[in-house]
Amino acid sequence: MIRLYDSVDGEVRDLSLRDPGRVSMYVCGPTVDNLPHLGHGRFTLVWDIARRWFTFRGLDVNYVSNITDIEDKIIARSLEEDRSTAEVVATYEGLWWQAMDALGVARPSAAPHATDYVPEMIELISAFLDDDIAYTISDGVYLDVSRVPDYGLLAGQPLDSLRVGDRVEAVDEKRSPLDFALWKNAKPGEPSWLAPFGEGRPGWHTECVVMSLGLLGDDFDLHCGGLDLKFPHHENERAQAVAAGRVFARHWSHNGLVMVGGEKMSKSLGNFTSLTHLAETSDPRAYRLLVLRSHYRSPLEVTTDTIADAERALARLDALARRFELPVLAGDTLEVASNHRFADDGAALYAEVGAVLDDDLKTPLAVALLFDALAAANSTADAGDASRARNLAEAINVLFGALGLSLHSREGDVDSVSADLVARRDDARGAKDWAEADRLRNELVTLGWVVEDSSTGTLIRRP
RNA sequence: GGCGGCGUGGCCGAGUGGUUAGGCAGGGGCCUGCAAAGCCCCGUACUCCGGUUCGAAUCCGGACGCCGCCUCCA
Repeated sequence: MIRLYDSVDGEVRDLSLRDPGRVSMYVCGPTVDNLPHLGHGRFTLVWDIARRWFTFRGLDVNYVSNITDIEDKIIARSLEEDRSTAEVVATYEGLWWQAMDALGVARPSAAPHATDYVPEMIELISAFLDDDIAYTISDGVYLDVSRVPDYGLLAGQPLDSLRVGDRVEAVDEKRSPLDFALWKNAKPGEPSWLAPFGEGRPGWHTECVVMSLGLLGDDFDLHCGGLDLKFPHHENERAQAVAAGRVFARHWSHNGLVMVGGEKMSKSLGNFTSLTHLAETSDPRAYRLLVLRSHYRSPLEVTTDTIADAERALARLDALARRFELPVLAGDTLEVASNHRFADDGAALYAEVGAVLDDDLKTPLAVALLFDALAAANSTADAGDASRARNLAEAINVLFGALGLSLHSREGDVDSVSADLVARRDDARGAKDWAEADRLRNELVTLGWVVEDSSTGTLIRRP
């Protein structure tokens, strides 16, 4: 049984599934108006890891994550770049998927675009207007929050205690400052759709509720996103579902934010590092390892130092993969436990790691166990028990693979010149001609190889 | 102001009322012709002040500092 923290209850509880054996999860995706940053990287990694783990455990996961392709910021961007919103979306969505691929984040089962669901949104808003749950004012249609039972469930505090009124514009016309836009009337030149209640575009909260219910159906299992979406975004999604008489998510789960110098990384603060930059300057697996080493609900500092730290840790994992010539797992495919076998120490490791991951995805504990196992696998091999060592090493590889972290055993293609130098060095070493052996090693290093001796002779690999 | 959370060794970052988190960096050793890789050992931390307890970094109270949400945000 998988247990997960629920943001509404404020405690870890069993993940109760609508359909036994199947997980339906919705993860709020990005608005594609800019380069994806480390914050986006964290939520995609966290929920990718969750999805992969559920899958590994034998659950059939339907993972839906949207692309918001119509929003104020996209319009602002198109004006700034003097091109259409469609072009802006095409550019930044392309960069989004490129970044996801680099991070090894598996593609969602479905990645709906908001603009493909506008008719359904119009239908929903019309129904709200018919029932007087929504009302029209000069700049659009708003939901009357007072008509929603339990509004404030995710805010976690009495509604009258929420500080409101910081924003002056349009507030006067709203029945309550908490009421939110379902539909925004078009301004000249903006992309718009024709609706019975006016020409305009949907509000962000309406996009997500329509897509999640549309693709996953009522009473779906798990709704996820960054902690900063809890209120008001998720509250407002839920409000619409409830107001429409639908049953919304059974569980809510939120990941902690990426911090930079003690502050949240965000577009509005402008303190972000793009994933594109990260992929160019580091091994993207390092970020996944960093995410795995902290709990998904904790804030996480990501700096060049912590990334470099993780890269060095990764080198030890890769060394294990080389030593045991382990196959490269994960990547595009989601590993499933039943496709792998776990023997002796490996079976014990799987049991331990499985227990901590099933309990609210305690990945830091899992990683600690895996690093302990790594030392044990090497020691066991040093002691000459090759088969036990191999069973353990394979389990480590499979479990990291289950979490989407591929260990790389590839040495790189060895050209004939380098191969010749290797052969000559082994000859020199055989003849105990250390000067020549060292000279040849230096030549290999100059050619960019890392040179290591092993029981079978000189091994070279790319750093 | 309301609600929520945090303050851990050089750095990152877990965790539990008493027993080693883990990683990185650093020191020592083994192995190696040397180096690399690998293995072993070592730093003995928990913001401060009270309290509960045989025993608290872990529970309670208070102080200080910090962060998130309440406004677009993953």
